[in-house]
Amino acid sequence: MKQATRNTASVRHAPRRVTPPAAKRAMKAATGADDMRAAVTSLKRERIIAAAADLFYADGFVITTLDAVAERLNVTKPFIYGHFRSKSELLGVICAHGIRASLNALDRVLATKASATDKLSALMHGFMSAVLDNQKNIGIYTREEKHLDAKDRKAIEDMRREFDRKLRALLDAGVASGEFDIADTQMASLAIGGIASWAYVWFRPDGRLSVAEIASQMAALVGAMSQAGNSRHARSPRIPRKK
Amino acid sequence: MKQATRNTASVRHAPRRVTPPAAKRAMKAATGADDMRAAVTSLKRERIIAAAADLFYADGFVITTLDAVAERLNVTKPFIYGHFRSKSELLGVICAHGIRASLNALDRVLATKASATDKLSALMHGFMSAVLDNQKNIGIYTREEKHLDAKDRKAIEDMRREFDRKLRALLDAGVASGEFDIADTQMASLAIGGIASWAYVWFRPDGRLSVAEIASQMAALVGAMSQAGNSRHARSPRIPRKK
DNA sequence: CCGCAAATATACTGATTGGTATAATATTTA
DNA sequence: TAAATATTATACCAATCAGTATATTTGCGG
Repeated sequence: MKQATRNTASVRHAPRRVTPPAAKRAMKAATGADDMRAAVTSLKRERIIAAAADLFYADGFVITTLDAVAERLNVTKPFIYGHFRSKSELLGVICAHGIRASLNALDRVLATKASATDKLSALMHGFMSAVLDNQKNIGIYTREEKHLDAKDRKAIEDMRREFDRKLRALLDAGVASGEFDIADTQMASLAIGGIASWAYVWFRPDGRLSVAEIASQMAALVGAMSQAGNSRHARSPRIPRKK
Repeated sequence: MKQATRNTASVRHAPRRVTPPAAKRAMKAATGADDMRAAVTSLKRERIIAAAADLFYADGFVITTLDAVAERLNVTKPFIYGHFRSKSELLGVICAHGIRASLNALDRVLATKASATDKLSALMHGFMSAVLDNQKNIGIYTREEKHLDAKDRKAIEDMRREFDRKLRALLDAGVASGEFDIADTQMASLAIGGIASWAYVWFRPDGRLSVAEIASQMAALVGAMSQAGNSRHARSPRIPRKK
C-alpha cells in the first residue's frame, strides 16, 4: 500500500574515511621548512571555511552546492575534497568554531577572581561579543545542527552542556552569597542563554550600536535581572510620575 | 576557468500556480450540505500539516521528502498535492501559524487596560506560552526561513516587525510613565524577544516545569529586568551576608 | 444500481549534486 | 634538468526527489 522511500538520515554516497593529505601535512607540527607549507595549507583551509560559511549562512547548508563554494574561490570541487573529507565535515568545523568561542569567553571570565556580580557582568559581555563576532557560525549551527555528523553533533552538544553547567554554577554561587535574587537559576541561565544566542538573528554589523555597546547593554540588563535588592516581587508599580 | 553550476535559489521545477480543488472547496464558506465536506477537507489539511511539521522539525525541511510525509499518513504524494500547491506552501502555513500565535498573544494583552508593568508581565507570560505551545512551528520557522517562498517570507517578516514595534512601544510607554528604568528600549525588546524565541531550543514538554510555570518564571525575570527602582547601575554588590 | 465526478493512487521524468576515478600540472628534490 | 611527488582540474556516475500525466477507485444523486 505504501511505496514511499525511506529518508531518515539518508546518505547519498558512503563517504570515504580518508584524511585528506593536505590536512595531514598541516598536522605534523611544522618543523623547519615544512613551516611555509603548513601555513599555506592552513590558509587554504581558512579560505574554504570562510566561503562555505558565507554561503551556508546566506542560502542554507543543504541547498548550497560544493561547486558553488568552489566557484566563489575560483577553484574546483576536488580542491575542497583535498582539504575536507566531506561537506558535513566542513559544517562541523564551522559550527564547532562558533560554540567554542562562546565557551572560551566564559572560561576566561570564570578563571578570574571577582564577585559573582562582576563575573556575571563580564561573562555576559564576553558571551554577547562572542556571539556577535561569530554571527554566521552561531546561526549556521542553530539552523543546521540536524545535518552534522553524529560525532560532531555530540562533541558540540557536550560543549553546550558544559557552558550551561558552568553558567548555572555561577548563578548558584551568586545566590548562595546573597548577591543574586533568583528564584530558579535554571530558568535564569536559559534566559541569559536566550538573550545572547538569539542575537545572531537580529544583529547587523552596520547597525546603530557597536558590538561592545550591545554587549554592555545586555550585560546591564542581565545584571538588573539577577540583582538582589530589587523589588520584582512587588505587584504595584512605584508611584509613577505623571508626564 | 569555472564550470560550477549556479545554485542561488535554484528551483528544480517551475511549480504550477493552480489552487488545489480541495482547498478551493474549503474556502467557499460551507453552506448547508457542503458543511461536512469542508470539515473533512479541513481535517485532512490539518493532518497533513501536523505530519509535515513533525518531520520538518525532526529532520529538516529540505531533507524531508513529501513521500515521507505521505507515508506517515498512509497516503500518497498526489494526495498532498490535492491540498497544497507545493512543499514550500506547506512550510509557509506551518511557519505563519507559529508567528501568528505569538502576535495574537501580544495583541490580546495590549487590548487590555492595565499598567505598563502588568501588561509587560502578562505579555511575557502569553508570549512564552505561545512559543512553547508552538515549539515546532517556531523552530521550523527559525531554521527554515530561507526556504520559504518570497511572498510568505515577507508576510511573516511583516508580522515579526509588527510584534517588535508594539513591544517596543509598550516599553517606551513604561519608561515615559516612570514604571520602567530601561536605558535602551530597543535592546530590551531584543532581549525579551530572545528569551522567549530561544525557548524552542531547550523546552521539553515532559520537563521539570509546566508551560505555565516556565512562563511565570520568565515573566518575573523580565519584570526584574525592566523595573524602575532597582539598582543596576551600582557597581558594588550590596553587603553580601556570609553564608 | 447506474453513471458521473471528485478523490486518490500508480508510475514516471527531468534536473540535480555529493563524491570519485583519472588525467594534467605544479613543485620539490637529487 | 629529470624524476618523484603533491596538487588541482576534467569528466563522470549513481542516487534522489519535486512535481505531474494518467489510471483507478470511491461516493453520491437519481
